[in-house]
Amino acid sequence: MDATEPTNCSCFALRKAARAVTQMYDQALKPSGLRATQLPLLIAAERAGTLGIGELAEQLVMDRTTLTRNLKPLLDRGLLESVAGADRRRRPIAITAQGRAALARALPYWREAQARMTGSLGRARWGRLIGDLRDTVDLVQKG
Amino acid sequence: MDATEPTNCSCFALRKAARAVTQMYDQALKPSGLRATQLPLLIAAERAGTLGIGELAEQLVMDRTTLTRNLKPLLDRGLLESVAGADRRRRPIAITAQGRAALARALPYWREAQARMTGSLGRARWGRLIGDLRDTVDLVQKG
DNA sequence: CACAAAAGAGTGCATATACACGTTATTCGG
DNA sequence: CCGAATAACGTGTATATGCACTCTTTTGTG
Repeated sequence: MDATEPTNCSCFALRKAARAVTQMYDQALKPSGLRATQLPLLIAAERAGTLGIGELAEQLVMDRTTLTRNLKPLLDRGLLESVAGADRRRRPIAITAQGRAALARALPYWREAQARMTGSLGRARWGRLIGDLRDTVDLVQKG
Repeated sequence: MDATEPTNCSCFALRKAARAVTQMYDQALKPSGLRATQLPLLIAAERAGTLGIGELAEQLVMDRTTLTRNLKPLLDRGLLESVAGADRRRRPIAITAQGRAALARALPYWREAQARMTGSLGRARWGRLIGDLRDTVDLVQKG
């Protein structure tokens, strides 16, 4: 594996895999009416309680403005809501009852897709991959 | 590492890493005027000679229509061209002299980004990650 | 040859991504 | 207290992604 060969671009390999896996998850999640990209937003909103857009974006390793647009469909559908606080600059995001229900309905389909991933790669290799991806994010963020 | 825990979603982990790495590559490639997503298109066009949109898309593990849109900025800038053949349904894509020149100018910056990746992870772990990503694509594609 | 079937590719729509820039609200120094 | 600096967020623009649909051209069949 020659790392100096342009056809072995790490960025392209990551994006390619992300495309393929996203399509598989989207297919599995289809009956739930949610996309693979939306599940993490609901989950993060549920866990975080009320977090500002910026803080939420940092957690998700996502540009703040990207998160704003990605939240829109979920806000429009009433799965998330923008709550008001003391500091009126902030627009904390909270999950709604509808959001919790949609998330609960989607989870079985998500488990199906996730099981297909772990089953295909094998649990050990899957864990290794996830660990390598996490380290990649950490290292790239640092410098 | 609990694979049934929704916060450990493979799809999210992949997309998150793709975001972080793409930003790093885009930053490094900035002086070249090319994006991290455009380099693979130029490289594929150079290697493939004249390939139809569909065939090119299959090689890149990318939706045919996505490729059409991604090609547009490069066609507009004259780095790629759409050549005519016998079968007028096909719109084969070829790299131009300008495209080769732009690619050549960008490669040093790409090598810099790629070196940062391999350096951060270490060569062994980098090779392991790339291999795991390739296998992931293959397995997800199969079914 | 005429015509239906199939192949190749583009477009409309919706979402995903992020940089540059603008807006509003809070904080802080004098 | 007032104005400058800062913080938090949205918007304009451009590209990235893919599904459903449409269009054009070729192929295959009688």
